[in-house]
Amino acid sequence: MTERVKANRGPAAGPLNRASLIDAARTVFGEQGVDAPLSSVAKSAGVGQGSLYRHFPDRASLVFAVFDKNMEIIEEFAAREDSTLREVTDLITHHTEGVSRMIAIAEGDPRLGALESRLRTALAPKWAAAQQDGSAGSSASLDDLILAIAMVSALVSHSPSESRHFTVGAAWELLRRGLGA
Amino acid sequence: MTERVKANRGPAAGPLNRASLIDAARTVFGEQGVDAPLSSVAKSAGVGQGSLYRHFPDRASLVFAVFDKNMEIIEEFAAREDSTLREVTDLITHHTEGVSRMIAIAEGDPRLGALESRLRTALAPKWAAAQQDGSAGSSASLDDLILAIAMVSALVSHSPSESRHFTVGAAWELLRRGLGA
Amino acid sequence: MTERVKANRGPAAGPLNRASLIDAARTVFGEQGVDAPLSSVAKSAGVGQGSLYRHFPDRASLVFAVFDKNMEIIEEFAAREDSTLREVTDLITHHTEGVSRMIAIAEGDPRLGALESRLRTALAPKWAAAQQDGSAGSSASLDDLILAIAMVSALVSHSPSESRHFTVGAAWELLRRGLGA
Amino acid sequence: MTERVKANRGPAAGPLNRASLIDAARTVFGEQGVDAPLSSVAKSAGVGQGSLYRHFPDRASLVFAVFDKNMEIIEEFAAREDSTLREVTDLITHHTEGVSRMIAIAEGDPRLGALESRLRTALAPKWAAAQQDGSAGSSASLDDLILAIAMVSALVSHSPSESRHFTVGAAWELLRRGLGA
DNA sequence: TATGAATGAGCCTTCATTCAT
DNA sequence: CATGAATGAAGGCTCATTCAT
Repeated sequence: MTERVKANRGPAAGPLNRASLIDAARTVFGEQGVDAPLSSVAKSAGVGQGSLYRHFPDRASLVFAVFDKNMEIIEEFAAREDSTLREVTDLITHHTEGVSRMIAIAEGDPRLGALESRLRTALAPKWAAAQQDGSAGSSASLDDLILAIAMVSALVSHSPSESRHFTVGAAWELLRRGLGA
Repeated sequence: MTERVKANRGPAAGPLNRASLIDAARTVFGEQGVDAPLSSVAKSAGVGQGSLYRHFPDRASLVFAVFDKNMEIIEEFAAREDSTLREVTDLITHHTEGVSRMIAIAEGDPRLGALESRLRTALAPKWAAAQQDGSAGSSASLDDLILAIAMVSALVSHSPSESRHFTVGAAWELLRRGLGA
Repeated sequence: MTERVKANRGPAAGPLNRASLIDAARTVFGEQGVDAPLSSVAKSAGVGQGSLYRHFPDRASLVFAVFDKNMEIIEEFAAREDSTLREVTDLITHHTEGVSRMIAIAEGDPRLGALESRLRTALAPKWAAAQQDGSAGSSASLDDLILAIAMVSALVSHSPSESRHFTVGAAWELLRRGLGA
Repeated sequence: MTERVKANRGPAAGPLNRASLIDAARTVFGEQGVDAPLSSVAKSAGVGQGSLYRHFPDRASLVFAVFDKNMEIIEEFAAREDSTLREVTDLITHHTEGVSRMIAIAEGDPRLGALESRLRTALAPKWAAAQQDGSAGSSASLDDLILAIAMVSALVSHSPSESRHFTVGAAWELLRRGLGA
């Protein structure tokens, strides 16, 4: 009677599954968009459908988990003494593909606000420094920076992949002129 | 024989149906996004599924029809002597909800390029005038303006409807600083 | 007010349309099978859908019309003094693609019997002659010949087109041994 | 909570469902032809649409499953010492309704060739024996037998059900004369 | 009477979600 | 607690058929 169904690995597998799911979601959502079938995520994570639902009762939860993880990376980098504002925003751009689409999915979800707060907190010191050294203009605010990030992110999520890099570059150049004025 | 479910209004209804479909699509796509079920569009237009497919063999065709109509309005307004660049871009903002999402759907479709050309042509004179009178800076180009429009459009398509108006205002203010520098 | 809808050619066009439809049906059914959309037939005939329905109230009627025409060709050829039984059956084979599939569609239709009668009548003299000269065996009957034709026709209607020619050849060879014994 | 519409019988139902589907397909395809709506099959099997698609991703897979099962029956019977060639071919005739139509659907599918191989293998010993005892003629080959089977199968798939039995009998008689000559 | 657009039923297919094991 | 099959609602699309002009 050797169980032949992938061996229920027991409770211990819980956290591990959770992590696999988030990783898989990052990949799958990145490739197919945030609307990708959840079954793809489960399969790619090597996890049963049911487990996916246990950990993430709805699509938004899963997406938020992905962004949580991204946010950690951002916070960590922003916390470093030697990182510049520009480097941080660049990093953000690379980690927010699909954010804006998700915003539509999670419209009104309080977790969205929480995420924004964390972003704001992470950016605040860098922004202050930038205003000090003059690379950011006095007429612009941290809100403007957040807005700029949102715009680039939205733009990215709909740009054809080939032109994406170029488009994003041009967009930031334009926005930085606005922020720096 | 009064059991008719819906009375075939005959071929004469053709052009009317087409118009209804475009109108319905504008509304439905505006409310639910460009991925909304086509059946909703048909129902909302009071038209059979088959008719929808006759007029617009695929989703992209329908979306393009909507944008064609929007573009006409834009072109017409931009052609007026007394309209300012700012007014034109404001109008565009109100008529491009969902453009960016559509770009994803119609990626690589030649009609997309045609649409951009029309936009560029419509804006060119106003842009030139703006550079003349100094409201647009010499370091920015028409391409930058188009890019700005794309960003706002992308932003709009994902903003929660309540905050949309405010967000867009802030976005344009920031972008105009960039364009005017 | 010059009518711009293909100019209703009036009653005179009736018979002409009928003929076009039969021709188109022959082509379309030959290419796409007897289940091809009727709209294809109408379009290919350059005739409105309504006219198709006026002339042929259902698919079977149209199919029968095609076979009527085929039968005429067969009858004519079989009536010639110098045509051999073998030549006639070969001709039949070339004109019955799809017959058997149609039989399923028109199952129980009396016109089916009528068609068989005509075939029988057309073949009778040739068959008698074949029995005379010994190329047909005395243990076989005209019914057997008809049956053989039906089998080949059924076989043809399902053979992949490349191998069809070869398969049919082998089939007739086998059947002729049975008929000639 | 007794409002359950159908009670999810759980994964254990899997193999059972598969079997039900094949059985249902046998019946439904037999009655309505291999083009019958797959939804009928699902309903008749008492199984959800989704399960049907899980087990058989396309129509051909389902049809092949049916023929696989039929083939097993044929192989088993042909393997018996005491079964005669004639009995085997009769059995085949009863188990190949619709084969030929399927050939059209699965044209070019490698599984088709595999099926023919199995048939050939199953028949070979009986055919050899028939040639030994003289009931099969030396001018005919196993290929001819296979061809004969194909013809009868094609014929069957289009014969009105009432006359089918008689027609098939006559067909085999004719073909056996050809094979035995 | 011919035309061809309109209609809608119906099939195919995909996925979110549930639940027996 | 994990698994993965089962379920069925929902959307896409295609025709057969009708009917105003």
